Amino acid sequence: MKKVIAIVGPTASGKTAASIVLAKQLNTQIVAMDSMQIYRHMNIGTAKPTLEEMEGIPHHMLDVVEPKDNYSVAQYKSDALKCIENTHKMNKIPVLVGGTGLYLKALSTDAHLGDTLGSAAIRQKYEAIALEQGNEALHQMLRAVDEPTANRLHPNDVRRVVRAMEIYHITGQRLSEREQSVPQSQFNMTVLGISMERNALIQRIEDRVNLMLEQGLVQEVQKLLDMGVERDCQAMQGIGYKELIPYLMGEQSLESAVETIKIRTRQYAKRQMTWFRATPDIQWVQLEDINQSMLEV
RNA sequence: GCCUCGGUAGCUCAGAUGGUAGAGCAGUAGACUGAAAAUCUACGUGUCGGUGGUUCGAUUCCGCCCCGAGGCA
Repeated sequence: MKKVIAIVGPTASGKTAASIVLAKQLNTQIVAMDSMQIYRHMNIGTAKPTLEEMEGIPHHMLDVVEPKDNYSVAQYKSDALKCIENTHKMNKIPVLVGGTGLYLKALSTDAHLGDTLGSAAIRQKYEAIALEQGNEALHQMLRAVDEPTANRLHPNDVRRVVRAMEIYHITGQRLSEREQSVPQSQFNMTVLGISMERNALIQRIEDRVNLMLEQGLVQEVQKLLDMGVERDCQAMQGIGYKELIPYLMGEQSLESAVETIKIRTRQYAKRQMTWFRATPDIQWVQLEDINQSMLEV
């Protein structure tokens, strides 16, 4: 099996810098696993590494689509797999780095994820049912066709209930059945998780958000708006972007918008930790010890 | 100095014509199979500013005191 190394962890934990050190050591390339760094023109707010920071290490899966475009895990999986394959062809071990847990999961275990195309029309149909007849009604529909999945999902988790119905509608397959046949990873994957004491992480988030503002995050968001990026599109849901729009619209003070960014970033880091804690086979290391750990992989 | 309005959960506030109180936000834990920086779930004891009094019983009524905002001298 081909070898792959991944570095994960909550936002602001130092993944990017660590990955570049590792990639230099191994003389290899980096594949980003970040759902927002995917977008072009979104650099400061996504903490995308600059050319200078990359130190000559080739980076993939950065700047792959325009902010107004939609992107999905499935597309990510297909695109990133190609990057991994190309790196392997060069006889190098790719280094995956990023905080989007679902992307890691897509690359490591899930064969089905991505098989079934989404359909806006079908999706809207089920969303309308939830809206008009209630979340419970839609949940009941799912229960009728796929009870295990209905039991697993909360009726209010409309987004997932809709998707489960969508899959059933298009393929006639139950989500619960596909889940049973999750294959092992096609790679020999080593996953390093950066762990950090809570207060230290909070401080790093504080510093990072302040730095983003100094670097011109407000101007970056303004530029996106000037480009015609709608405030309700996917890219604008990124933390630091959606919170600054009310300020730019004159609806909120800069100070309180920035406070919201910090809070939302902390909450995001917490959710990431919940996800990664539940992910099997992660080798947790302190940021200070990561260079040592990387020598051992 | 006098008058008025406030002082209730970390924050913003609601409330009981007297039977020891509850929302939003924050926080904590969790979920997550084509939106994932998204989405969803669960969790609320705090001397109801302090102190006396009335009362079977006061955070709620009365007195005094402290703190904050405003008004009048």
